[in-house]
Amino acid sequence: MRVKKARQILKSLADDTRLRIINLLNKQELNVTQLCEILQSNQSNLSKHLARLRLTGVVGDKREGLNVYYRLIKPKEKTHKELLNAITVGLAESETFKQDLERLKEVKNSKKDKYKGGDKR
Amino acid sequence: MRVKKARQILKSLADDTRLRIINLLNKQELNVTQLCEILQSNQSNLSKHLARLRLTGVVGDKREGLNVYYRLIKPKEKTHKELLNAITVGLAESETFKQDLERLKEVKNSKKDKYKGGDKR
DNA sequence: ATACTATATGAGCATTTGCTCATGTAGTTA
DNA sequence: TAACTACATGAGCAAATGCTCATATAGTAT
Repeated sequence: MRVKKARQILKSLADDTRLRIINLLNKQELNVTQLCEILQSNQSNLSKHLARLRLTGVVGDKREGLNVYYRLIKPKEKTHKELLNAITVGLAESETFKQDLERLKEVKNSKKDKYKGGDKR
Repeated sequence: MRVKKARQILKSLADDTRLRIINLLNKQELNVTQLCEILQSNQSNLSKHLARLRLTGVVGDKREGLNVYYRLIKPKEKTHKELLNAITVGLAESETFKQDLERLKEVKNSKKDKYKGGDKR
């Protein structure tokens, strides 16, 4: 892990909203609208957080029709991998972040995409 | 690891100067003056960085006469431990941070405390 | 006591960060 | 084509951050 990179990754992780995003993406990939519903935040805000995570290589995205799905990127470097692993495991144990995972289930069950392709996975 | 705590720790780690401090303290405890020499920064700046690391429980301090020695605190929680371990190992592999360790050696060899107790370790 | 050294902390400032509101862009449906 | 949905991004602002300079505090030596 190069150093500048290390600090950038750490900074991109050191925010509540982005930690919550990572916690969710650790379970499955999600699009911006779904994240908005789960995190009860607005699209602009989350888009910017996602952009930041994308720039530091923590998440990747792929467009499918209107939706852009974000996912955690599997780190190649051992250090980066251990760092991310420590964080995701640590978060999963916390109450607030468990609640987000509950909301993730709800959103998955209730929500249908209106456009071509229907409900993703 | 509680969540608020997690973010605070991450924020306290997400800074170049503080990463360099952690890299050094990972080798041995050091006082502020020594850190100033190694990092070529001023006392006020480093004191504040150290205060921040102390508040988040990443480092501990003990006064010995005029000097205050800082050390890394051994994390009790598994997650916190893995996080810190990933970081310290990652840093040690980087060129910039290796240079700091070189300077640490120099300072250790050249420097004598002027006051009671003499050179610490 | 005074003078000195090591560290902590307040004030001020420029930069960064996180948010909201508004607008721009990409893709879909009709 | 126009209308619509999903997402990205610029502008503006308040708060946090990191730095420097100056001052305060704690301990030592005389």
